[in-house]
Amino acid sequence: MPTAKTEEFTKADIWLADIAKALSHPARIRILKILTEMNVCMCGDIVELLPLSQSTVSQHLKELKRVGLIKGEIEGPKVCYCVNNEILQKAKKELDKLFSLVCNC
Amino acid sequence: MPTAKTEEFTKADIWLADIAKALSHPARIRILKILTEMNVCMCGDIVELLPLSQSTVSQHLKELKRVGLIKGEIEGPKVCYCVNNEILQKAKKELDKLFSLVCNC
DNA sequence: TTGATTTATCGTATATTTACGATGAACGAT
DNA sequence: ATCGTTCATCGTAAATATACGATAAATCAA
Repeated sequence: MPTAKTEEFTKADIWLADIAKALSHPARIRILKILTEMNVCMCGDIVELLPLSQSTVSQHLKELKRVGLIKGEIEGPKVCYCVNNEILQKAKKELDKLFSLVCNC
Repeated sequence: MPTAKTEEFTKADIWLADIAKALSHPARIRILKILTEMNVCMCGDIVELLPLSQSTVSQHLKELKRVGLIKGEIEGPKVCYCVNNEILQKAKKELDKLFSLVCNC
């Protein structure tokens, strides 16, 4: 992000924008759904379900992990991924707050 | 987007990802809130409230308009912007659907 | 008509994102 | 000890995103 005049956005807006960024690719939305459907959740399983290479899927997992929406637990040579309910709930709450402000719903 | 293996994401996931992309910058979240707070909504008014130049704000408005989250109505030399409740409601509905799937809320 | 106001767009620079194949690290099994 | 499996990371290429100043277009006012 090249040179903003100042840094006067709120922490809350920055956080929510970051969550939105993590959700801004269909592969990552799909991954969240896959991790919910399947109880076991290896990276390789996800690769088979998506039209993307292993390295690309790994990058998407990294992005979801970056904002905390998923967790990864090492199990031998595998990594077991799962959604992080704590952050998902916080994200839902903040999105609800935004939409209740901004939208006549 | 350089060369996806195939194109097998659902329309719904692609749409929601696109909405999330529009929300993925704190300036654009701020703009939605500003447009809600103020009834009249010139671009210039928003520029005064954000740490960004006029041209940059105009770009952010364009991105929000691209996905339909806001509308712009020409009024003489000005443009009156406002949120688009129809799309906001659809976005809220789709996000709720995602979170009810993915999250124990 | 001229000038002021408002906004979009152009040109440009830099950073980030997305994608891939190749490689390396970690582990379990033989 | 070696081999296969699994995954992250590296290197790389191309597309997008973000920001700015400058400029053009449209309108209203004088």
